[in-house]
Amino acid sequence: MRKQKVSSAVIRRLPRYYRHLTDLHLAGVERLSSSALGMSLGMTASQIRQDLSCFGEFGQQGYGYNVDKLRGEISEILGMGKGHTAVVLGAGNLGRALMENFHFDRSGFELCAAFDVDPALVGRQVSGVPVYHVDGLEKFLEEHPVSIGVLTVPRGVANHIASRLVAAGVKGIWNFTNIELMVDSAGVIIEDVHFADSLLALSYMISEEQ
Amino acid sequence: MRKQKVSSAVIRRLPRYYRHLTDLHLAGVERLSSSALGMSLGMTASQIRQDLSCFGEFGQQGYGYNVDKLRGEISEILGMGKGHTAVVLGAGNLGRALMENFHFDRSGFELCAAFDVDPALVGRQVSGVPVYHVDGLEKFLEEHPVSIGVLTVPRGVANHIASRLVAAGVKGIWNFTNIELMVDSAGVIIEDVHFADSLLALSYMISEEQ
DNA sequence: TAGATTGTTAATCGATTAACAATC
DNA sequence: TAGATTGTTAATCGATTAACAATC
Repeated sequence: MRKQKVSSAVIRRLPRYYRHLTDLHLAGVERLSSSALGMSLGMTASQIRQDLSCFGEFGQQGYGYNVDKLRGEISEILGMGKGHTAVVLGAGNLGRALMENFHFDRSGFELCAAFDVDPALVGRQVSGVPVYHVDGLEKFLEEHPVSIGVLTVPRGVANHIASRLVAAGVKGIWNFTNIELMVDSAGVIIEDVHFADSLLALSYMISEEQ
Repeated sequence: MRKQKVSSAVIRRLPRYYRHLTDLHLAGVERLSSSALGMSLGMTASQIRQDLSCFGEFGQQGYGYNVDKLRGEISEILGMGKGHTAVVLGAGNLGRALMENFHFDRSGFELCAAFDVDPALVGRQVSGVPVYHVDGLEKFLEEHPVSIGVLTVPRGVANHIASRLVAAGVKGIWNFTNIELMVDSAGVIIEDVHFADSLLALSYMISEEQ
């Protein structure tokens, strides 16, 4: 139904709009104009209207946007209502931190299970989510198709586990390992969260000025 | 010494070059051409040469680039040799995961201390780094000026702690809280790591196709 | 030398901003 | 109605790619 491919720049801004609209909604705000939103987010009203126009007409001349309605539309666009599911690969520090602190459900994902090799972890539950041995990964995914794998395994096994996820039919991998995955990602989306890259960019920026 | 402001797009690519050059160096590769690098990273040779030319002339006609030398130059550009320092704010799951798994030193940062309010954590060490009570933050920063604060505190106190960091003179904040910080950031750089935004972008991309 | 590859200038492409008719 | 604000078209700006002289 989409007119044409929406640029990555637009997609990356949508979650920010969503976040701000959620805050406004919780604060009881009912309507807002593109210029008010632009003011809050430090961007032009033009850009916001241009971005939204990729997906439809959500506003009303002379009025602006209904906060809750627009929030719902963006949630829909982002696929938050699709019943996506996730499994965590690697229940080490980072994996557990995500399981215990990150609210997958707030992004529309149900976290189904975690996998690890550590006997001390396998069989336990973390935040109500069972941790299985990674040997059972394929069997589990066959019985419970999941949308994405959250990759928090050590570097050395990252590509191996990623390949297994792809082979088992996940649609995406949320990659927290600091390497470039080399999977034959025919249609599988890789979303990288490269901490080190982020810190180095910050390093550049604090070094530059002075 | 820089010709003019370097675009954010360029800066965000430098860590990726650095990472790849490190891998090549460890693999014993001595030289490479912009086209070979472009091939590996899935980008044009033009872009790589254009990017590097923002900072100087690091190659040699007919030869290409010396891997280790270029790696060193990029490290320098990114400020990895500046002796930057960091403190962690909030030694909860995520804070500890970073302290235990993330190699700050590999990005040129020395991790000096962590701060928390939990009596069970204060006084302990995590990966050899002492955890202090956040009440002593200002005193500590006065005695040990640090470059950045790593913000892994709960949402509710994020802005308060961020303001204290800014007041105490940090140059940057590496923000892991899922909110837009509202600090009077006169010259203080905020680098956001928004997990939820990243996951929502992934959600969009896996929802889109099919 | 001849082949290869750089750094840089020019051309293209895409993204952002401005302007405005449509209309609530 | 008059004022406000949208969605969209046109103009501008910036980033990417292509081309090529310089030269190792």
